[in-house]
Amino acid sequence: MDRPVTSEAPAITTDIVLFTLRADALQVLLIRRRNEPFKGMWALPGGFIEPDEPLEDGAARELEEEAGISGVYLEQLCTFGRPDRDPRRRVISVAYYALAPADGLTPRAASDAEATGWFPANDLPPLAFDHDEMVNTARERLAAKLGYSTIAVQFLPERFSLGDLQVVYETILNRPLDKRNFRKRMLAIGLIEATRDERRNGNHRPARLYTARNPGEVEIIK
Amino acid sequence: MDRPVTSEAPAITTDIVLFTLRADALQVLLIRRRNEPFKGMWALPGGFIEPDEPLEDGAARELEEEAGISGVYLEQLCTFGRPDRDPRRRVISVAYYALAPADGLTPRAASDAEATGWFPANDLPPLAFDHDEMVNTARERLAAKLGYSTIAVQFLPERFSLGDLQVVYETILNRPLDKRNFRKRMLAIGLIEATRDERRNGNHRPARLYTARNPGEVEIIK
DNA sequence: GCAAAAGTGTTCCAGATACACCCATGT
DNA sequence: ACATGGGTGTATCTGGAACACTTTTGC
Repeated sequence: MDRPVTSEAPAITTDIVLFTLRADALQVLLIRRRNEPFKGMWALPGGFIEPDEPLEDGAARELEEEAGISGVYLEQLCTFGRPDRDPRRRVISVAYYALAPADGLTPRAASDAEATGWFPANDLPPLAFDHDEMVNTARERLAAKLGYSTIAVQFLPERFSLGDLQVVYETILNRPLDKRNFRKRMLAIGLIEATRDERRNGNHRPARLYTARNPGEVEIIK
Repeated sequence: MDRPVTSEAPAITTDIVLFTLRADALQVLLIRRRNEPFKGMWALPGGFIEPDEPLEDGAARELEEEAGISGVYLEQLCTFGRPDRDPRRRVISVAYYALAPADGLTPRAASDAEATGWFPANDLPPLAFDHDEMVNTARERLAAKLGYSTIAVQFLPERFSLGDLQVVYETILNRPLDKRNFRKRMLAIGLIEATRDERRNGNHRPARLYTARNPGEVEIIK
């Protein structure tokens, strides 16, 4: 087990599947690759880990460097290591997924990214490497986690209405939910609390605003 | 051991948390390290990945090389990459967990392992590296997965009684279950089927034997 | 006949589901 | 006044939990 030949050692990258909700659809952040391999193709943001950097820090750094996005919820997804997944050499990638609120985060291209863009998860362009697999795995994890954790609020700004929250669930689960049952359950769980504020939107009754009891935390429920 | 930190690329290892049920307790396979670092200490089986080897194959190979065990259920757990988790240099480890039926698997020490042994998961010796963290993560995953998958049969031989299966659940969940409810649920799920055979054990009624409908497969239920 | 594990049904409760109308606002 | 999304309660269904006795065997 000791002493691997150094030149044989695989390289390590992180790749990040950053989801958001825009235009009532689940969207994924992609970058257009400035360099080979797969130059000009769309790919997930990501890159090589630095020598003394924790993995999650590396993922956060790549997201910041390539897309100018920081401060989002980030969780390790799975590690992809097929020997031929990178045409250059053996590269093992620790995939993360991240969730961003819909508003306020405007990606800007930089570093290895020639451009950035949000793409509907249901209609992605061809992706570099095995990034389509990563997106699929991340979508499954996200949908599963909606059911047993408080992850949904990570898609919303600090204050939100129950209608907003219901849209998150409906979009990710891709089916309509009953409004009364949804509200009953959400309030019963007790992880969000009403503020004294309302939001006046359009020609209709204002919506009561809620906040997460533990913003930033994703708890397992039931 | 006094290897200077020269190489920039982190090294990749896999480590395996192999569980079994013995003496009505959840047990973990450990090896005693033959080499530095942590020489003489107990650790999980594992080691460096080979240049063209898929990650899961590497985990299976290490299990075979160090403990002589093969053919068990193996699933990726999580990747551990704290920069200081290996005192020699940066090493990132992709942890797997594995489940072995109670009978028939006798580990033999070889390779980097000076000895092997089963240890109760509730009473482990001090472990090398961050292997205690890996064991804890694996235990949580295993307990969670009992609830929503058919993973439990991986602990049993091809044919088993409903009593055997119940012991698996009770041991991992660490609480007694109601026999009638347990049987009702297991049979309702429909992932095991009765054979025409019984097992005569002691001074009591013989137990009907069952088999998994899809042995080797772990399905998500409900 | 007795010890020991296998096998078997019903009642009860809690949480999920189905479902329709009034409320507050802007135009 | 009307259009728009916000907000509310009840009846029903279903799956999980609680619970005790008979069966078959070896000694």
